[in-house]
Amino acid sequence: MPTTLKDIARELNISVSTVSYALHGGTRKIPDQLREQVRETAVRMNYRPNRLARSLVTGRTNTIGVVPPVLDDDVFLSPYLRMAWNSIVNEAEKLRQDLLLLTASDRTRAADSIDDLVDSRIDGLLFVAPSVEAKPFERLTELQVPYTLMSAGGNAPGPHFGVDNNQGVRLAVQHLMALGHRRIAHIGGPDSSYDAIMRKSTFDQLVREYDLPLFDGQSQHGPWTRESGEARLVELMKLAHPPTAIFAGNDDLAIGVLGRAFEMGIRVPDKLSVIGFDDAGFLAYGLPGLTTVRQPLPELAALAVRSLVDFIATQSVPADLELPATLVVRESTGPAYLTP
Amino acid sequence: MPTTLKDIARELNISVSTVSYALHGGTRKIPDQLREQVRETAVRMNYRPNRLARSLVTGRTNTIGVVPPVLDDDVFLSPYLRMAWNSIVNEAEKLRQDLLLLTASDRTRAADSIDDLVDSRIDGLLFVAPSVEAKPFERLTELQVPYTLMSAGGNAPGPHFGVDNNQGVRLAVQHLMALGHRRIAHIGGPDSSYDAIMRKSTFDQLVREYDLPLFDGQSQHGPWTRESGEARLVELMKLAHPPTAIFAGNDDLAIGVLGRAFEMGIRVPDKLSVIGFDDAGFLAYGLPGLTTVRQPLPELAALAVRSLVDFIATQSVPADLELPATLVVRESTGPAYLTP
DNA sequence: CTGAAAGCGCTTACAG
DNA sequence: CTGAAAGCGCTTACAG
Repeated sequence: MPTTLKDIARELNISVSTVSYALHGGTRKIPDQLREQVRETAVRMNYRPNRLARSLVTGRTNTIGVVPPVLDDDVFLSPYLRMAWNSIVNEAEKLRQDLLLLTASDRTRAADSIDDLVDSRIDGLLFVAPSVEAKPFERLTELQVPYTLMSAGGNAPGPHFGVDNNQGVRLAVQHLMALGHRRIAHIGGPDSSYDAIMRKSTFDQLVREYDLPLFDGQSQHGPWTRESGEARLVELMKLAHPPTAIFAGNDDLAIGVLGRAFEMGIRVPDKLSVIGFDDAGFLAYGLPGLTTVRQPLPELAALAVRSLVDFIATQSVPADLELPATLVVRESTGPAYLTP
Repeated sequence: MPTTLKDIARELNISVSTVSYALHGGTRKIPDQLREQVRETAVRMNYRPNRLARSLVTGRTNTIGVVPPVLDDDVFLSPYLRMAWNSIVNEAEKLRQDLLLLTASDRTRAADSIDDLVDSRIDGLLFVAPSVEAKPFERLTELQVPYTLMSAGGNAPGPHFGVDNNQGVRLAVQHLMALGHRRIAHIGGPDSSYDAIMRKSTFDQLVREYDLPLFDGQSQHGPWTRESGEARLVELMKLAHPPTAIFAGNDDLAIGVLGRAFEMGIRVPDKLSVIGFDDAGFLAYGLPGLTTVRQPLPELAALAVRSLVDFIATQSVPADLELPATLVVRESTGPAYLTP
């Protein structure tokens, strides 16, 4: 049986309210000596406040609920989420917020069941890269649950924290063009991802804008995996005129391309240039290091957490924030190889 | 104002208990028609059960508290924790347990303050690779909090789930010896890590057992980082007779060695063999792929979660489990290079 | 069969 | 200044 305030009160022959005030301060003044005595007794009796009971009364839990992209197997292995989650944890710790990962909700109804995420155990929700199909965010506003969104689309209302995909993709394409590339392919992420959609559509737009050559399978959606990068590379290399450069929608895709290119004996960057997106701290040794577009994930994640905590505290909706991407040139891109 | 059972009861002119039974089953039979009516009303009124209140009564939260290695910055970036955490999340989801990451506790007192982890919001605790200095686990037993330990030492009482370090290190050293290596160095993890201590002491023991040559700085503790692997390699290469093979305490250290070796122009495995530990899914493209000792982290993490849930349900302490390691041979190890 | 009530462990306005 | 009491939203033994 855990010790309760009542136990301490009985032990000292004082009231529960006095014990409560003595332990937690508050509006009532307690004589120093009594307060000390209460505290000592609490320690001696192994008293641990019941946060359930406290939260039930105060309505505050100091806990943030986190909703990962799609809770299917192995999301937490992705470099993106690893980076984002690490930063979420660090920031939550600074702000003394615990983190509740809501796994036990009914995933069968997935996106529709935002209701299941509304939980009295949390003060607010952080959505990390929610699927673009996840619509009913209005419901959260209706239920008065503060929330912020990371890497989410304009179709989801609410405070957004994301990278400037448009500008980032421009960086990638212009880098390749500066190296003389014109025959450029894009291996994109899934069309359920806002970032993937934005990156592909910006790429497609730039192809038109710069009047780059068009070819079969030049720009496609697919899973965010190395396997997808590998498979797409194989297909692209079957073309009569394969691309001289590939812009991958994230680093995992790019690493897949690099790995398979190595196996196929396609030298990078001599015969093929590869650029990724994220720079989410993948491990790479040996050459070539991956040229990529860095998205400031740690900053974005920290901001999403901090803004959520502000939102909860002030009840006023924080402002959106879109941070610029930066180009990180390593060894996987080089001058275009021109077929003789 | 969220809807409560009382609101529904008032709406339908029935009692709160009837509403509760109608929504959640339980011991009382409710006529089908009434039950339907209650459910419809609940949906219409946006009823969401308050889990705080429910848990306060039932004493169950269906939530597991997770305590990561040391909550300083960036633990979640480590390959080990990424792998373990991913598996913890997957298993928790299967068992319909939510996960509470306790960050807001008082970290200043760190290991001593296990008390702060005892939280009415969780049914049990999972410690992931706790520091060997974290002693007061007895306290948890005293407070009757079920817990399991992953990658923890024998000094911590409680149900352990870990790899057989002794056997794993033997695998590594024997692999190197079979390739003709005798001058072998070990770059170890921190002496606050049980795994690191075990690996180093087993290595030291094998050096004696096989009568391998001794040399300065042959076997040392250090952080679990790539930087440490790099720095140690540089030192080892300054020796008059540098080792021909390095056994790193984890993959991060090994990757550091590999990366720096590449920069220093030391060809692997021609001039130097490198073997790691964990095989925790680091990304590597290009050659050489890292030969390593695989520890079944996903299985261990899943077991630690499942056993904790059993522990909570049955109140009987689960059995320890030590799983064997396996050798994964890739390209970073080869025949010993003998100075002419 | 169903309602009224106790109680989980707190916080905090309300009495005295 | 401090105690008694209400109330947070549930579950469930207890009455009727």
